[in-house]
Amino acid sequence: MERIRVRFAPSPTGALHIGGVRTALFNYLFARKNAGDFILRIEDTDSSRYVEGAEQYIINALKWCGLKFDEGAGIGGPHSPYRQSERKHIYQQYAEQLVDDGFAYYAFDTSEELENARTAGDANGNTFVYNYTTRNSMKNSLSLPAHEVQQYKLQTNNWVIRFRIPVDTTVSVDDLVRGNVSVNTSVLDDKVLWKKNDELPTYHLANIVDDKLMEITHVIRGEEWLPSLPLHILIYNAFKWKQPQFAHLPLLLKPDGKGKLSKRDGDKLGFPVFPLKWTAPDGEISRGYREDGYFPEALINFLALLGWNAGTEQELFSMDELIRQFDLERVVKSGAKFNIDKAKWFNQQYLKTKKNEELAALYMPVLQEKGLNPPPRYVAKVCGLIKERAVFVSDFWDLSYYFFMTPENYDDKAVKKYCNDTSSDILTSISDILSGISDFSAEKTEQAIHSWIELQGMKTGAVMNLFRLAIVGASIGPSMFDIITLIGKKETLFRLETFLWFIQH
RNA sequence: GGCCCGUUCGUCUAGGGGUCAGGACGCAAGGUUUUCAUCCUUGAAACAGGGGUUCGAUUCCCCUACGGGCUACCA
Repeated sequence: MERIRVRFAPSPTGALHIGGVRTALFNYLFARKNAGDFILRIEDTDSSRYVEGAEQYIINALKWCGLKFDEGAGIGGPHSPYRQSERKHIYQQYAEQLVDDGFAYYAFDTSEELENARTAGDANGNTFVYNYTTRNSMKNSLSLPAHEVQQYKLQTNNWVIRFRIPVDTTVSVDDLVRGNVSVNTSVLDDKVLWKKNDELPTYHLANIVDDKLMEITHVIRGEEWLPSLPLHILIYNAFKWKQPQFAHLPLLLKPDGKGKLSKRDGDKLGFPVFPLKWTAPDGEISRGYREDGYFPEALINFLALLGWNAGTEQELFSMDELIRQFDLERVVKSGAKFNIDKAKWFNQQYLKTKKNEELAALYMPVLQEKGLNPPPRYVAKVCGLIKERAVFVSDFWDLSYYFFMTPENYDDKAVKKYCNDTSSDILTSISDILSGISDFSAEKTEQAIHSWIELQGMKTGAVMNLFRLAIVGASIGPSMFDIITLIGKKETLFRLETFLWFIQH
């Protein structure tokens, strides 16, 4: 059986956006599922849109997401090079071959002439299309005598090769997610395949030639490519090449459903559209999922479920589970509006399952920035107590500051709610009891305080909330006894004393 | 405008001729907890409309509406 090979083929025109990540993910899952190859090809045939740093960004982003490619830009492989600008020498012969075989032709129209034809078309109320209806009135090797064609080719440098779309034939393809798609060729236009002025192909030619040369078996890409699918089929046929299988993925839409998510959305929408922070050449900075505190596993899990589902009620998938269960047949046809709340929920789920030590390592820099340098083991214990209350590591400080410093102020509402004339006496008693305990463990302290509360016939809630207020400064956090054990006896007594002074003044 | 693709709770989706139309996020209400969060329970919430076909359509077909994509010597 033929080896499955897929590619992710972005253009280095800026940061890779989140929809691109999803496309890469589906390619990756499909490749792994079928024990095939996943290739990264850089489609940089438009030098005017080239953006410095974009390729490296794409590679870094895929790496962060855990989408390891087997061949491609940066790592090479048997079909090197994987950057189309470095493959420019191979495309012209294919374009010329198409001309020789009658499937394409030379066109000499200047951009002004094309512009004029379009405006003239607009004036008449119809859109200009370069195809069988107009090509004879344009300047090309179909309309011009041979000697003029030669002359143009020799004397000008801005001619192109256009594909000659046949008239009134139906092209139909079986798309792996959409089923049969068919189009009548009369509505297609004679797309430019190759440009003399920069000796480079356009997307359509480069894409097909490279997919053929790189032995790609499945083309999995965004739905925005569906309209050019008939053209691509026609090109494959013209070359007499076996076409790969196609799968067009539904688009990721903006949350309001008005249009697809695009790079230009930056973070105007209130959430990142890029996996990693991106600094554009003009200095504009866009935030990234990584910098916002998302775990790559959470992002991947979230993205995988946008346009695909396992058909079960499972929501949480590791990469291995995704690989095992992925199936193009279960890809949804309709576009998915982006909902960041769900992404947050996934992050929370993954955060909860992280090891305390791992979280501590992530939290440590935050603490150090505040001038704190607690022992890692202590931080790990704190993380263990607060992690299920957080969505991001960046939530940690607000949830755990009191493990690292004596509260500087006390929550007004909590003070009003829990403080009264008996508070001083209660806290003094607690202080006395605790100071008498030498083994300051959660068990021992809890036992001592609870039996005292019981003895006094008081309400546990009232006492504990007051105690919490004194130690934490607010009505938040894990078990009081876990807290005081961690901060220690001395600090606990100090905080009680401090709070006592506060309520007495 | 033309062509293509799509349309199940607010969102992501399951389902598919006869279902109480299921799950998840979010939201609301209870419960657990010394607080917050977690967790548990419950609730509100959907088949775009109209025609067919059929004993029966949310499911199949057609039309309309709406949404999206494409319509470059961009990808």
